[in-house]
Amino acid sequence: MDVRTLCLGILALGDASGYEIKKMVAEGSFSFFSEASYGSIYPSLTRLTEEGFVTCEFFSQDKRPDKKIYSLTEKGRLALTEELRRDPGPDKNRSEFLAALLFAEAVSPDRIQNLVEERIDEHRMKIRSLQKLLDEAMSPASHFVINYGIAMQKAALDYLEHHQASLIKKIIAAGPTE
Amino acid sequence: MDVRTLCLGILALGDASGYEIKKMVAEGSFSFFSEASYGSIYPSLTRLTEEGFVTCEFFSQDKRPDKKIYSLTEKGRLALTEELRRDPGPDKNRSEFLAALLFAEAVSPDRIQNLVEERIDEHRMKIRSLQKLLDEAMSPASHFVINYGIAMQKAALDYLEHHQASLIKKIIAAGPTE
DNA sequence: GTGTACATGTAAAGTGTTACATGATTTC
DNA sequence: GAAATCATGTAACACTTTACATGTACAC
Repeated sequence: MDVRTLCLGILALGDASGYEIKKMVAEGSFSFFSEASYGSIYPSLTRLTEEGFVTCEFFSQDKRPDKKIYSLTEKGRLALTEELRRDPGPDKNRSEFLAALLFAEAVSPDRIQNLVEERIDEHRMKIRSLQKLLDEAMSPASHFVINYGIAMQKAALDYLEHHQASLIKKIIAAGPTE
Repeated sequence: MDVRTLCLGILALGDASGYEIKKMVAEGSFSFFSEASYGSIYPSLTRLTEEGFVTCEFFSQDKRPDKKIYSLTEKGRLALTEELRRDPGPDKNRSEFLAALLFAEAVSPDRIQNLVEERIDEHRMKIRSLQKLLDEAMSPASHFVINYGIAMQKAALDYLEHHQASLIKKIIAAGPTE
């Protein structure tokens, strides 16, 4: 899903500024299955405005930088519906962690153990932050999606905790790293 | 992880042609956490050869197109080790499916139900194909990684199966799509 | 005969990230 | 006084996909 459609979808849930969209993607309900940087969000919003999919209202704020709040137009809503009518593509998961494990022959067992333990901590933190998000989530869909994220994080955590020891043992048994 | 490093890592597991690398990424043990197209693999291999990280041997085959088999050099192995010494970045998961669910307000309950059911089938297929891969996997690391993939697929499948009904119910209860 | 697998490669186009630029206010 | 939060935006660069180009062999 490109940033353009992502913006359209987020604006379908409520008006927002570019800054707020970035926050939702980086820390909100979207954080575990999408990504976008300012460098792609701001140009997208400009283009969406030019094309009439969103409108933009300017707000001067006291003690804060000015703000531009974007709203979805009827045309924008239609475009989104049209986009969502098509089958979603398959999930794309990229993991440098798993790649590093697979290339383990070039890595020492100590290093592997370390990587796995760090990863376990990260999963624990991620679970806590998702559980916090759950309290703020309002729609049934966002509950469902956040709980999905928690379930996945727990599954990864569980797998690592239960198989880490045997992995290290086997790597050592497979012989000293050439 | 860029395609360059991915090629380096795959070649660390054994010599291969560009075509074979593509297959490993598209269907092999790498399939659920990385991606690369011919358009990025071939240029990467050319550059890696120019820079001395890999060497290339040409094979004429009977009844088959010619083949170029690449091998990692000592310099390449060092570069890979160096790369793997650095902390792996966080996983990146992108899911059009979850995005579609979150934008559910713009989608009918029937459509959602359909999407979830299709997704359940896909998970089942993916699990089967990963289990097949398991039979061919040799190193302890690849076993570990493939089993990790299976565990994640099962967790997603399980979550969808157990929460699908309540999601649909709640969406309907939340009122007809505006 | 039609499609898939084998096999390599290029060029254009698209998409995205990173780093930069700017600047007030609040929190530690 | 340093760092984070709020807030928008551009430009250079990196990376990737898509579409094209080419051709044999085998299975159905």
